[in-house]
Amino acid sequence: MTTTAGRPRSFDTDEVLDRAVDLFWRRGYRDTTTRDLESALGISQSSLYNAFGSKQGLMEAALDRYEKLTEDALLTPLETAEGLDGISEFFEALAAWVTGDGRRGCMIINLMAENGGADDLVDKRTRRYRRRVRDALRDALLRAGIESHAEVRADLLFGEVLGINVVARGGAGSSEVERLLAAAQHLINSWR
Amino acid sequence: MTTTAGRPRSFDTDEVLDRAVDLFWRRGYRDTTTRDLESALGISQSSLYNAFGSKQGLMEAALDRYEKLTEDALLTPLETAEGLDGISEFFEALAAWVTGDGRRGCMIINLMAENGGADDLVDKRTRRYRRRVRDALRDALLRAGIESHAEVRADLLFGEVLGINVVARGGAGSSEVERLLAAAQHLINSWR
DNA sequence: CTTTCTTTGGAGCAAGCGCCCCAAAACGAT
DNA sequence: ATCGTTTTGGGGCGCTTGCTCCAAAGAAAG
Repeated sequence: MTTTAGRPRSFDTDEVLDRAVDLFWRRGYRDTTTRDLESALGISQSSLYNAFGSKQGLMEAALDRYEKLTEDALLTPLETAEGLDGISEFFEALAAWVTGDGRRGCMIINLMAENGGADDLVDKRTRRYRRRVRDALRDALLRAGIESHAEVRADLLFGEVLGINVVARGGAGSSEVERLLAAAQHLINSWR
Repeated sequence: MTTTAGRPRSFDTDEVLDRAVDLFWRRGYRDTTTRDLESALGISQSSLYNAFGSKQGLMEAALDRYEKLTEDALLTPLETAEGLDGISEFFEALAAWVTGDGRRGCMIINLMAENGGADDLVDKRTRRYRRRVRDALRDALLRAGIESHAEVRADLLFGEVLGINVVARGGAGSSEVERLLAAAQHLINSWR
């Protein structure tokens, strides 16, 4: 195990990835050019390609980072939620998540829609993410004492999650998002 | 009123538009190049630009055509449906609509997601379409005798419509679409 | 200091993009 | 047959794309 020599990096990888997440989130993958990244990340294309290999490689790294962000803000709270209140709060957090800043929806779901099944790797990652959210909803229902038709109700809630995302992505302003949020809350309350 | 002279078109506009709809539907707007259109529509780019002005112009014309298609297949049945059965049938027809052929979701909703609020014209058209679907759901509920919380329930159903679309677009195969379909049916049945 | 290794900036490449130009073609009108 | 008008095909233009090449720079190891 020898220490390697060479010129050190002039940037912090995580900071750069945060900015990449921000750009991919708002503009999508295809519409974000390597020149856009160059100026937004503050590093040259040389450094970008040296560090991440390709635009796709950078996107995957950004996706990892995004998943951790969404894990802390949305998934973990949902997976540890007790009662229907926890699920209700998840939807509130979700609505805030997809409308904050210049954001438009969830980066992963946007990516899934943009990809349209073209890239296998994106396909697998988004599929895994979908399953995780759906299962978390089902488990939260079970923990809340909802045992009849828990699977179907989880699918129902999951559909609303996707609906909220696509409406946020479509850019209808937050009013349509709040309508769907209220509808989801109404549904949850009807199960009390 | 004089009759115009000149060389006649060698193609039928509606046939060409049908093929354009098919391409834009499957591949999206951005990923469909004018060369793709040239070979798929069977006409040269010259004819394409002469007839439709631009790629965007062709897309708008294709959008008009698509709206008529979806009107006949989905909207009109929904707008004239009686009872909850009609709404249930709408969802079945929707699920078939977004998974048929090599299709992936609804062309308009895909376009909305792809656009992400960038183009104002697409924004307006998709907003109008969303409202129409949502209002049709509400009216159908009222016609079915569901008068309490009709608005909220329409939003709920509309969220499921969007969810079904985005899952179909994501390309999870038809199994996930059918899960969401079953969930929507379950919801509707719970209102009987 | 010299060597060794990596990173950095800048220029640039091949390919693809939407779109345009223009001569030839194909019709109706005269 | 000749004109006026529109469509058609082919070539090509200017631009952007993701990506690469390479000399210079910067730090650790000897």
